[in-house]
Amino acid sequence: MNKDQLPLLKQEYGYLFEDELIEDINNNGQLYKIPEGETIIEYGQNLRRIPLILNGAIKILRLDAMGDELLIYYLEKGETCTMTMTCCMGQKKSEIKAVAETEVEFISVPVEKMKDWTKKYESWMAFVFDSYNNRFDEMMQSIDSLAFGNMHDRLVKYLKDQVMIRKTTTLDQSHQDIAYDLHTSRVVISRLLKNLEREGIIKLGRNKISVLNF
Amino acid sequence: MNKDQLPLLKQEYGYLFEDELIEDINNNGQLYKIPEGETIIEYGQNLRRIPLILNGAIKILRLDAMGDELLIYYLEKGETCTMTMTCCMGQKKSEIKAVAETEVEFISVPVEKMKDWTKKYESWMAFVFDSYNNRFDEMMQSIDSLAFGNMHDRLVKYLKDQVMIRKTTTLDQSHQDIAYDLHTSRVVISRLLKNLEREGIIKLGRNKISVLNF
DNA sequence: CACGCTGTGTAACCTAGGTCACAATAGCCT
DNA sequence: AGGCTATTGTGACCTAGGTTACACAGCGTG
Repeated sequence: MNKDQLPLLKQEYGYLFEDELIEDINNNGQLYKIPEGETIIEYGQNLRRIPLILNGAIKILRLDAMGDELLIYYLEKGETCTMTMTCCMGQKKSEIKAVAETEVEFISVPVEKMKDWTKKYESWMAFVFDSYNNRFDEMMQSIDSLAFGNMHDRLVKYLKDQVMIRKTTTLDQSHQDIAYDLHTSRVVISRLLKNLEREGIIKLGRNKISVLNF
Repeated sequence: MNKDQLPLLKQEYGYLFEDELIEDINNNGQLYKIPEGETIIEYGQNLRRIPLILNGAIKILRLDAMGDELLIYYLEKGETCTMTMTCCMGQKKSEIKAVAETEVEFISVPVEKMKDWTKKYESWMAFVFDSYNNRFDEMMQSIDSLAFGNMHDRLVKYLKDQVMIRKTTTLDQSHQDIAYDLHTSRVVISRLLKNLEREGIIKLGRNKISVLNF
């Protein structure tokens, strides 16, 4: 098992971490391969391990005050979940849910190591702070688009993100799925998608959206 | 100078940090006292110091894509600015602006110390991660209220926050000031405030809002 | 005091987006 | 084929909130 993950680790994290740290991760980490759509972390779960994404994408959701689910951000290769880190450090239960947006591979390492490495490796400390930085940026962008954004722009951004994450221009979500992620009603999404089709930006089919150009 | 700040430090951070760390902060930190309304950090500024708030409150703003200013959160005593931390660690220029919301006192410590302390003191590392956690929570709440919130609720929350931060139920902001913070137009705020007055929740005067009950 | 400035109240209007209702279509399964 | 369900398209309607425009208060200053 550890044999298999080493080359992957080197490939995705080698430019960030020194060999010694890669070794350390390899020896303490466990490889996971999760199929699309499967839930990785549930609300209230106890977390003792931090994930390092190797490939694929994970969707991070949060329950809001009214019990609605809220898409926070996506994680991709070379990234880790800061929510999980703070959770672990604070010994709290998970306030988020994580779902495999596509098939995803990651290595999880125990929290205790996380503290040790922060002290031992500057590159790890930098990685951690960098992760926080990136998450802040993403959340800031969410706030931006919510504060100013009209639905049209948010939808376009959503489609762009999906194309990026799924690495295909043919998406197979239903309008309802999208409405759910963007917290609006299906009717609104159908309306806006139709407009985008008229503008020649996408092509609609049943359970299929082909993104033509951005 | 270092004599003056030590008791304050002990008082606000003694429950978090061991004496040795308090000493360390005292020896390396510099005390600032900023009057209300003054800008503490400007966009694009180079940051080499982290603030530890002793009393008062700081408002953190961010410039968005369209060049609009966006209120992110407030900092109060016992807190520090994570945006500044990530900025410092990443050697980037500031992406935020900080303004004294009330008169505020804080101690600033140089970034280099920050790295040392993270390695040396568990309590400091915990403090840093905790700060990130709290910021995430605040931002999450912002996202929540933007995603679902009607203006009415956001306004009520805003007034609550102001009462909390300014420690008075008589606020002296103009409707325009509030509109600015909530990214809407003055007319809308006037409208909603009038409603709140009719509901008996507040009492309006010129440059004055008395919060009666929540 | 008259002038101007800032803050406030309100009316009239517009638009994006949420809601309801229903028709049309495309897969399915038996 | 016939029936069932999920998905999509659309028309009609409603509401919150944004916009414009204007009246009118206070209040300081020359």
